[in-house]
Amino acid sequence: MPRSFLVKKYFTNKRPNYSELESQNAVIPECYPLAELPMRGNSSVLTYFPTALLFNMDALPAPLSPVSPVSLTGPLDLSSSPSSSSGEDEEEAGRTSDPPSPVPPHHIYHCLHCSKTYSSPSGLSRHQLTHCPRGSEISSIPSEALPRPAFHCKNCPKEYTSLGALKMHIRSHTLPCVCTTCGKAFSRPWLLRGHIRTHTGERPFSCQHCNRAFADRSNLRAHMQTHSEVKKYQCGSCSRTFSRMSLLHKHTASGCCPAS
DNA sequence: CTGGGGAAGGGGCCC
DNA sequence: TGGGCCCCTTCCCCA
Repeated sequence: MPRSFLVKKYFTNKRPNYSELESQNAVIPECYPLAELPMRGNSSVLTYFPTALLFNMDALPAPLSPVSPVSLTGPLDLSSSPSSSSGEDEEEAGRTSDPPSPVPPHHIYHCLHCSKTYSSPSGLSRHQLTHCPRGSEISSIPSEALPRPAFHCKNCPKEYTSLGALKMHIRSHTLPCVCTTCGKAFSRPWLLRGHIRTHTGERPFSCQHCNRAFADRSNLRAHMQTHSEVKKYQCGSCSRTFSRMSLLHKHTASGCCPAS
């Protein structure tokens, strides 16, 4: 059974509800390619080959980078101080997922939905994708806070303020990147490349401590935590620590800390 | 039940 | 503006 998001079960609201898409009459705009969506019942993902951009594994450019062990952030200092909850490890690499504090002076594009700011209009535009409301939610948003969407997706109620944002969204419907080996489709080329590694067995990311190799950099990063004596994620109630947030979530969900 | 690996999706930044 | 890439997160499965 392929681990397709088409068959994946979601139990939280944080994951996209693709069933909404399937429940609707798919109407693909003529102005965009790949007007065919996998339909429940008459076509499986495995046999789905839309008129999409087909990636031939043999024709693909060489993998992302030379297949050599990759050092993520330089030598891992396993004896370093606990990173508590702020993720200093990543910050050492000069990049974090969120700006630490006040808005940098060059961030002049403000999101009307939240307090985030961006240094470029494209950054703001892409960020606003995250605020894209469902049709039923639009009415609950103050009109002055709406970004005056002008581009509507014909597959779902989503609306976007730029053509680029809409195009990016449409890829999640059309899934133009198709694996020629198994037929699985993806919205972005790099997702397909990662998937292809599951076929080729390529594992470009190696652990410097145990030489174990991984196909995905994030998985290597998670693995690195297993070498660390101090786990990164701590339960607020019992102070027990875990190497991954998902393990902490499982811990709390199991009822160990009912108060939390 | 817990820990860990594999796989995948989305947000955001850079060019 | 769009593509590529990085990072984070989540889910599933297995030992």
